[in-house]
Amino acid sequence: MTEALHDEDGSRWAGRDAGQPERQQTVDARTISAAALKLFAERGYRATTMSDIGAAIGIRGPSLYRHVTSKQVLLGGIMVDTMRALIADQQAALDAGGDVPLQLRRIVEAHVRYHAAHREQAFVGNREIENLEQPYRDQVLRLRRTYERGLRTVIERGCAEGDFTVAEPRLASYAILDMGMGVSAWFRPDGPHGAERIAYAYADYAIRMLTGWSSSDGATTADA
Amino acid sequence: MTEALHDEDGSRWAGRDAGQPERQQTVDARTISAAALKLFAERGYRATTMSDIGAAIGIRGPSLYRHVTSKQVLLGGIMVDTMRALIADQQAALDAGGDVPLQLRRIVEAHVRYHAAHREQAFVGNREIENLEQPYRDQVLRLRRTYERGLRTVIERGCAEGDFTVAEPRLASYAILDMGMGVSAWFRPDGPHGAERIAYAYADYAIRMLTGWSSSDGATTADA
DNA sequence: GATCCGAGCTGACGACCATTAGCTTAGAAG
DNA sequence: CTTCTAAGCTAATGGTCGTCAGCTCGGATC
Repeated sequence: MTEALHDEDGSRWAGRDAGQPERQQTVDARTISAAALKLFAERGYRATTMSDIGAAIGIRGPSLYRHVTSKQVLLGGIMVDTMRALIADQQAALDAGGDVPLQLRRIVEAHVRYHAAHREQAFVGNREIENLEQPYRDQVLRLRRTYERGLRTVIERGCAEGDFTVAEPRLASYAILDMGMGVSAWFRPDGPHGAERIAYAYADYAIRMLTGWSSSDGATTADA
Repeated sequence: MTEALHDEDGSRWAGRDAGQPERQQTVDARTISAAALKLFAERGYRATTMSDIGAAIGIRGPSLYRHVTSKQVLLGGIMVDTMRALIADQQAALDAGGDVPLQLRRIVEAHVRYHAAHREQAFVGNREIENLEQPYRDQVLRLRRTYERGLRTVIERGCAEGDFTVAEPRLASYAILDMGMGVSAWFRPDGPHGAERIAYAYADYAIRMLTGWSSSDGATTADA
């Protein structure tokens, strides 16, 4: 691990002179969760110590326990909240009505927008599932299945009504969900594409892949 | 961590009676790497101990050091090999010639096929980048950029020659790569879709998203 | 001014882990 | 039979980490 340099900040009580992280205005569960999220996203859950999280908001590791019950609860809260937010956005997209292709566009835009605008939540939510312990893990997996079903159902409806032409709606739904999830891995707020542009472009991609003709040549290139 | 149950196997020298994992025929660097790959894929690098890896092939943790130099080198080897294999497959797809849409199909099929057929390698390769230390990390990131460039170049050529109609080739290349990478997260060899079918379907999706018309209604549903 | 309490802090405690050191054995080599 | 060595093993080393205990300070309350 070459990434050390935690600059522990030797100053104690009587000298709030310098020190990089500088205490937050208020230290509460929400502040801690935000700091934890950032660190989980950039180092991973297991590589992040309670001391790291404390340092990020200007207190020591053990002091965190005045506000949160454990590191695992911190992760669980982040992941459950993330799934709930995704599902709420998806539901809002569905509730907005319109024909099936429009609903699909709204769903995909919501999906991608979330993965860009809340890339840390989404990234942690996807990467740390096996570090989540049991009350949480099943809960998150359940929510995840609900979310997947939302998109798949729209695709299936589109196929039934003749708007879409895919042989395997489930496969197509995975493809669309996964390409959106990927955004959380590379998106940067100061990057060349804004979240809104990406969401729009990806919704286009999704509609295209569901509505195109059967592609060019029918032969697989199987040989490996 | 509820997933314990390592069944340490109390038998020592004089009794090769039972014991779950049963020693492999030969214990060499390749066997160890295979066991490590499996465990890294299902638990993550940091959650896997050298003792776990040893147990998987029927020896103790410290004995591994007769064959490999460190856990980190194990991870580095896996990830570098994975990127090299991906690049080799991609290059083979390009070398097969054909027009741009056919090349694209071959590239995407190779990409998806690898992520299905070698899901553990691909999964670890994507998930453990920040656990990779410095000689390896840069090497893998370099290889990854090379790989990305391969697909992007084909898309750009297709746009220039009028085969494809996407505004942002880079964005489209990310979408295609990410949807393929997602396969390594959910694919199961005994699942309902074979790797070959998935590769073919995904190549279709890719071609559709690059060649479709500009989608239905032009308005973004931006409002959040 | 005395008291109280929330919220820091330091210093354990107990567990785990990668890696090293040094012992031992089985089988090859002579 | 003796010797050597590859490849196991156990035990230790040095480190880290989550969490708990107990101390202390500053400000609010009376």
